[in-house]
Amino acid sequence: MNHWLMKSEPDAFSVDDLKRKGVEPWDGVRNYQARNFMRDGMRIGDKVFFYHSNCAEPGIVGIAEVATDAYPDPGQFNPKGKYFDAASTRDNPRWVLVDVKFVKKLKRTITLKELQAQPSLAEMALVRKGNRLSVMPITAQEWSAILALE
DNA sequence: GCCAACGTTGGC
DNA sequence: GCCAACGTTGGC
Repeated sequence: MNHWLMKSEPDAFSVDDLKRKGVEPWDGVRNYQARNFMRDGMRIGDKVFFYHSNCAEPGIVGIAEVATDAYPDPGQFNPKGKYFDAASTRDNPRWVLVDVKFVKKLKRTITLKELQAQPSLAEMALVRKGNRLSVMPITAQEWSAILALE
């Protein structure tokens, strides 16, 4: 099983939103690297850290799991939507997503600051300066080290 | 709100 | 194929 971290801006979609909905399509990813992780790396049942970005206290706030295989993101076909991509066709869709299922909220936010302070987590893309990847793999060791901080 | 870092686009 | 310009991300 693989482990992942997915970022969301809580103003747009928070861990509480996921808790309320139960399952949600992770739409709007428009970055090839992130797409490739969802398409090629994710399997149903993989565990996901839910991360709040671009907010007062950025950090990991919950756990989710991958609920579907990757499938085409419908937003790319909607000319009126903000995720429309004129270069993508139904025969050959450019963007995919997976559904993500709520597992639990952490007891507290494990902040970015704490993660940056852990020597064992220094290799994570998340803590590297300027990183903008919104979907990234986490090693099993990193997963355990992060959970131990809770 | 600022701005550094990054990915993408498009002219050449 | 290079690279400048541009738009976006995301911490602060």
